[in-house]
Amino acid sequence: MALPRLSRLELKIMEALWGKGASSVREIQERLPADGRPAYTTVQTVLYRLEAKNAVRRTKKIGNAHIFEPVISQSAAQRRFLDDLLAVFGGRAQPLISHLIESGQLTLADIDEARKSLRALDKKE
Amino acid sequence: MALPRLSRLELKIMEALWGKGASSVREIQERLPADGRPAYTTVQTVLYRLEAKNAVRRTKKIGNAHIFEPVISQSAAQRRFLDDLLAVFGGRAQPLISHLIESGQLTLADIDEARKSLRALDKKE
DNA sequence: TAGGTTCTCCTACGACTGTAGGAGAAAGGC
DNA sequence: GCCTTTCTCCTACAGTCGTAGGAGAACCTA
Repeated sequence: MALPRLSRLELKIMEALWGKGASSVREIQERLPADGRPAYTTVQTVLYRLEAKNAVRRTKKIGNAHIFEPVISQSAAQRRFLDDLLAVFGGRAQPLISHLIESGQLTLADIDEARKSLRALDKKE
Repeated sequence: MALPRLSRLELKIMEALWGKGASSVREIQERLPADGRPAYTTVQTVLYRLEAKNAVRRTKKIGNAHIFEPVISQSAAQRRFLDDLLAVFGGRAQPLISHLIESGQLTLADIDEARKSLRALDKKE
């Protein structure tokens, strides 16, 4: 279970952790968008589950509150998530890119940067 | 519920439907990769659920078998899927692209094609 | 028309998710 | 030391998902 599958909420909570580093339950909860923010104990429960999956660990206590820190790296988790969902789409990235372009979320600069790193990769191989 | 969230298996089954158009349960099941292919009734159950979500509908019968066809378009579903995906990547397309490149799922040809259509779009505006 | 084959429909079930309340321990303020 | 606030830990529950078996209807074939 090197890279467990994370659910949406688990991922959101991990995001909050990656962003600011080791945090308490309260800090994480308050960092979530106020709109539809889950209850304190909900965040706590999810953290416990993440702990069981070895995605986070407790490092220390401040007052009586445990501090959690990520064990899994953000890029590893993103990769896992992407692979999972891409598998569903037959592994074809092209339609994704098309959608990104159509919705204007992909700029020419992004593309060029991508192009450059792809070139660099090609040379190495 | 214009665009319901589809689960992984639901999406796989939709893929099979989009690929070949209206099909029977059996056809869909046999179109799924033999490796880990779900039982006939599993596919059937998922189709029923998709029907309840208005993602597919029954069009006719051939023999005693119902024929299902997609109601949701592939691009609409991909769009929805992409939004979810982007949420995980903090709404930024760049890291998404980077991951695609790193895992070799995005070729230079893909990039160039994207580049071209992006250019075309720019001109229009 | 009898018998095998193929489908449908119903039902179930365990795992995973999102959600959160309640009891009680611990810490902090005065 | 007592009271209030804050946390932890436990428990629960309904919804979704993947999974599929069983009963029986419908169909085809000889």
